Amino acid sequence: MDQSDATASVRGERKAPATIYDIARHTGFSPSTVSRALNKPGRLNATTERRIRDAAEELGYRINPMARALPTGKTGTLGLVVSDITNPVYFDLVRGAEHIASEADSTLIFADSQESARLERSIAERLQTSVDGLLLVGSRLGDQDIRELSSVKPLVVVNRLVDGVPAVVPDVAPGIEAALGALRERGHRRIAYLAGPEASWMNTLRWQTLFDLAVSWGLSIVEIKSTEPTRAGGAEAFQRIVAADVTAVFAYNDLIALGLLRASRDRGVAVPESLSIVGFDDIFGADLPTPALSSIRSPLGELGERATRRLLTEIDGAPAEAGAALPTRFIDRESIAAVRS
Amino acid sequence: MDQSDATASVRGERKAPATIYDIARHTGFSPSTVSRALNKPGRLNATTERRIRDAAEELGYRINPMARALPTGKTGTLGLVVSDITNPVYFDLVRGAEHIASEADSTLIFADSQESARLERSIAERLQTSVDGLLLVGSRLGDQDIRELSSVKPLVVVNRLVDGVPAVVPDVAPGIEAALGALRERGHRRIAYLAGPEASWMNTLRWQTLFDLAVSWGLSIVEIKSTEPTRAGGAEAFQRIVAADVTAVFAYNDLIALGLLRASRDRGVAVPESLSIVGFDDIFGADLPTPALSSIRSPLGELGERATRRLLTEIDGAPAEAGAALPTRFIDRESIAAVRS
DNA sequence: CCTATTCTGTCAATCGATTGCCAGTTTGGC
DNA sequence: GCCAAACTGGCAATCGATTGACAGAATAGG
Repeated sequence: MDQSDATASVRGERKAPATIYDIARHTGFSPSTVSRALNKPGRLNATTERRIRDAAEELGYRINPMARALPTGKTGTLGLVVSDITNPVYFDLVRGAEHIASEADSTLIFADSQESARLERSIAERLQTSVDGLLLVGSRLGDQDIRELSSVKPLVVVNRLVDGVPAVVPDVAPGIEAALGALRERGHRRIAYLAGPEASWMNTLRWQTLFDLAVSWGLSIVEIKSTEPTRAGGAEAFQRIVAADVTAVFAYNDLIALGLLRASRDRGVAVPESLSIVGFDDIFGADLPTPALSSIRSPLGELGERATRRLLTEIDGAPAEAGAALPTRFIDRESIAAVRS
Repeated sequence: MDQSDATASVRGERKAPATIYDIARHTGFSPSTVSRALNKPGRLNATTERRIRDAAEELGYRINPMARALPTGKTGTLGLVVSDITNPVYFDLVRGAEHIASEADSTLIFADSQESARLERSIAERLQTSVDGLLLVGSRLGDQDIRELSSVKPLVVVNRLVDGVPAVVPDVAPGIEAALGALRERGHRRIAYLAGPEASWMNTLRWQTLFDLAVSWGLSIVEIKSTEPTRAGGAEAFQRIVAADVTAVFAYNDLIALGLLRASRDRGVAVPESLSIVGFDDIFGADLPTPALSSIRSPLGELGERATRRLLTEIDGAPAEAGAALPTRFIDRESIAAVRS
């Protein structure tokens, strides 16, 4: 129900917020002095500063970020563009980014490109006019597009590498190695990779890493396409998985893995007895189904923190300091098992 | 790994974005004419307008929202404050809000109060200086706080009712009635409500509605406290639920329900055979466990759309038009069953 | 052909803050 | 005591856009 109390609606009589001019008038100092009292501690006589600060407090003064942005060129705002806000993967990443941003007194603006490169580009462009820098997570854009955006304002890409653009990516090898090792120990020899979007850099990184490792271990491996990186996409791929005659499958992400898991159960293929499944990201809910999904987890929170910190230094024009690697980890739950003899 | 290509870093040589002054110089018209050409179609000679628009295009002109905000007082931005960004409930709501906002050419700023009223208030205040209006979802603030915020700038609350403040809430009755009806049919007579945060208005609405209905149907019902509205909180409440000797429980939200479901399974209490569980919100993942969780779903997407539209009209100072009710719906999956004789 | 409109484009003030430069006042060193 | 250095605070320009008022030009009506 849509409720609104017509009687008491406060609309109309909102009083304009206090400005430094109000404080100036109120204290008898000039606006520039007020500005200094508020932003350059120590620049003025201590008593003056005190008086002005008190007046500001009293008048409920809040700085107008827009007005400040004009002369300084700094908006105190960071933009975060993700491909799909509906994907639980981004939880921790967002949290991490938020955390660092608020530490630095910046606000985070959030946008969703709905898995569309065209939309992503236009959103990023619009956002760029109002932020100090941009975080692009799992971008579907071409390298050239990203480089162009990066030439306009500071930008950091996450889960992606682009020549000449600052980036933060996890090290996928440890997690993949652990998972593939667990599978090999349990007798698996024929493995499939259920792929994600072709435009996803992370998809090809995962596939490539898995492929190289499997080959070097003498395992056979195939890539199987999926229609979309969602539960529906995973379910849809079920038939192609069984047709491929493999005993284990890595899915590009947990959403796909979850869809496949469910489809398998529904069609009478036992997981993990007849088919082992490993996802990526260890999203919220991965541990919910029976069997609980085994997954390769990225340190998303740290990724978000790291990327944001990187963006902040980029904005300050400071040199980037390399950080330690951010390794992925294999969370082994119940969706893998030994091959039946 | 933290990657950055030192060689190609574009930093430093970013060229300043084009302004209306650049366009003015480039076309020989005055800045005010440029402004009019871009914002008041028809106000100028068609040829002039064309020439200016072309030049703008050519120079890659993007309006500076900060600069515009100063004289107009409109930032073209809406703020959305949720209590916990990590709660999947907000997905659809955010999507809905985003959808309407982008239709209206506004950007959505997103903030998270981490379930803390203090933080929520300070975040809201900070945000208010840079947005045209605020959306408060599931606010933990007191009525008075909300009214004060509302007196500064347009504000709409979602999932909450506050005297004198525009609000959008779903109608919880239909879903609760359907769920309780299903339970009654299956022989349940002793029901528990596993409560959410006391500061949550929606919590008391759900409890109250459930309570009244149960009483009027002659069912016995108890409220059981939980420590926090998360899976951990639900698990933690398990013992108190069994001690209460009920055959069915409604949980304040799906997170709690999921936690309880898991705890029950782990401690050997069969769901739904020995205990029926109903959640609220039907979040992502509710259908994942075995048994899949039955849940009462709010039309969150529409809620978000409605609230955003309402905020937009509030900003324009237009009168609010009442909309149709937004009924909840009972999604019956596998977590309820008949009482064992 | 003359006046009354309607068009077009420019001027200049304004939004709220920041900041380089300057001048008057203190303070300090010797 | 005298001069230099350090403090304090104000002036005025600036950031990029918007907009009311106005003037000259074009058009219309009779």
